[in-house]
Amino acid sequence: MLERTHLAIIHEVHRLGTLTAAARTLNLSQSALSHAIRRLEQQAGTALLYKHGRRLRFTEAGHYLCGVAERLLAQFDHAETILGAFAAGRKGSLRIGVECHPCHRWLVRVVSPFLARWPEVDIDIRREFQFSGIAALTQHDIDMLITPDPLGTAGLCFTPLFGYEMVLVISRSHPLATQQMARPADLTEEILLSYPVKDERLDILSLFFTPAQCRPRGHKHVEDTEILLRMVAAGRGISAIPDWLAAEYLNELPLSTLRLGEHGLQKQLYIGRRDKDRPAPFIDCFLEMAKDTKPAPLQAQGT
Amino acid sequence: MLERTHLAIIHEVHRLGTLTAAARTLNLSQSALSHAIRRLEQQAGTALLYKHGRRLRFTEAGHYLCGVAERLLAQFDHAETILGAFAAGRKGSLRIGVECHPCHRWLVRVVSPFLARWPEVDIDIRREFQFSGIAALTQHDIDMLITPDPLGTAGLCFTPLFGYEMVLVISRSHPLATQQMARPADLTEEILLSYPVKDERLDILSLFFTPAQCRPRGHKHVEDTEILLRMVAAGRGISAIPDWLAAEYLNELPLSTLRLGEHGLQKQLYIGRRDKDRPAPFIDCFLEMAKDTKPAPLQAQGT
DNA sequence: TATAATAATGAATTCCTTTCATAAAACCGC
DNA sequence: GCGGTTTTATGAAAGGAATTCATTATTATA
Repeated sequence: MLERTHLAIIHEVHRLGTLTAAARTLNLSQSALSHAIRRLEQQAGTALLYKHGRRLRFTEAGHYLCGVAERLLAQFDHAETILGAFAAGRKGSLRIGVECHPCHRWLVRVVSPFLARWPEVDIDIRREFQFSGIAALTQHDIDMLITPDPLGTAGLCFTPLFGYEMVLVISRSHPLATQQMARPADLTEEILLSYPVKDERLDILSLFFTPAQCRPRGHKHVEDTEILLRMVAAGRGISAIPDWLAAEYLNELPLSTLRLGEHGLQKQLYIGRRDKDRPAPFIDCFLEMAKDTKPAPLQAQGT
Repeated sequence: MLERTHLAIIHEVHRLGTLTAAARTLNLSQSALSHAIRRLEQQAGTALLYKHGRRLRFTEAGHYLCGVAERLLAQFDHAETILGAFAAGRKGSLRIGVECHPCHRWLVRVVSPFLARWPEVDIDIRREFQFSGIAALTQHDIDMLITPDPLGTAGLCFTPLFGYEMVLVISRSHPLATQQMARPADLTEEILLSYPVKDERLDILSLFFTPAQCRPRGHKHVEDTEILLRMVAAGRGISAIPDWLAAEYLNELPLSTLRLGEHGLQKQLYIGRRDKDRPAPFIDCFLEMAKDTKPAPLQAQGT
């Protein structure tokens, strides 16, 4: 069977002209090369080299193999280089799951400098999961999960990123706009606008309305933050978003923000990863960069 | 060091999903694969597989290697197939040297059916040699030599192909045209036209004029047979060519042929090759086909 | 929960590669 | 032409790496 060593031998013999010289560069004895070539020739059933004077020349088959060697050895070398990059943790890919819908903009502020610093690392951001973000993380579908709900699961560890408050956004012309705070009962006639996620993952439902045993009059899904807030500004509904996201739009749109309940709806964003993994260095780096990137101040930008 | 076996293991594990199955198809024990992968991982410094349930999954580096394996293994397989073709003697190349200038046309009649029969054999015909045809053959610059002058050299063997006679061609309006035979002394006022080869390789000089210690009045080189003979027909000179080549042009051009000297200038064409080589079967076949292809009858064709 | 399937591990063994020592061949300079 | 040098070839011995065996550990399945 043709092996890499055979190719290396053929190649060096071709390059240097003699077995002896090739043996030197390969850190083998001349005898070893001679035997190796002999074996290969017997297996292949054809001569590869023949003596010409006291040197060696390539038969046609040998010349052919020489070409093969040149191509394949280069590919082996390249593969080992890449493998080295994997080992050194320079190369890899980071699949980040995001369970916090409005976090996208914050995330791009982390990702951009990260990509510049780790040019061989590919980043993939996923928002939809087959089952749950936690499961995706456990099953190696993603390598990191950004979530406000760090379900304690064996084999995962969560690092807090920053705290924030979910605030109610309403039109500035809304009767409640002058208030500091809203109670669930105040909002039973409103239409709730939210990102398209399951009800149980909407904090305003699970932590605000449901404990008070009431619901808004209606509930509509809107994918895009800008559109959602424009609808709110137009008095078509109310919504709950992180305070730092709201801050970004307050100058742009006629919106008011209110605290949800007495103490507000305090949340914390976490970044989770598998703790069994020997983490690639770029994963740790991403974590650090994420921790250092606070959500505010966000300049108003067109979305 | 990354070896072909590693690639084969990675590939089969990927294809079949389990070590056990891969071990079966590779005729190795499960343990062997496990150890091999472990070793490779240690050398590479990065994990390639990790347990997922009771099966194995590929890490990123593993996935990368998997792709490498697919590409490289295919190239190895292909190389071995080609090597097999070399071994079976189906593939190769035949570099044929020709020292007999006018033989070209005869040669193509041998080559054409040969190429059809040995589709994987490439033929290269060489007419110019650094030193001599014999030397080129000895030094493996060519694999066969077609020559009328089989210099006995160690390591070479010559097989006779066919005999022929070098005849003098002159214009049909030449005063000698009615003669059967010409002597050197008759031609001392003529211009000799010949192919552009060294004087010592021109039989009409070395075997006709020189022994009689005389020379033609002039000597000009002409590359192309047709042009050479048209010049002869136009009375611009005389030439000596094989009888079978002259026969081809007698109907076309106003030419006469005369015997050179009493008994004519008898020649024999030989095909030479190295006898140390284990001859590829197609070389023997070429020899047979060459022996079976007689020079006459040649139909007149435009050259 | 017992059972089957699979991977991991350590020690022993086997087999292949390499080396050593030497022969054989060929070139070089005198 | 003849030693001296350079190079390849070869056979036996040594060395080492890959493989197997026997067993454990883990996980899925019935």
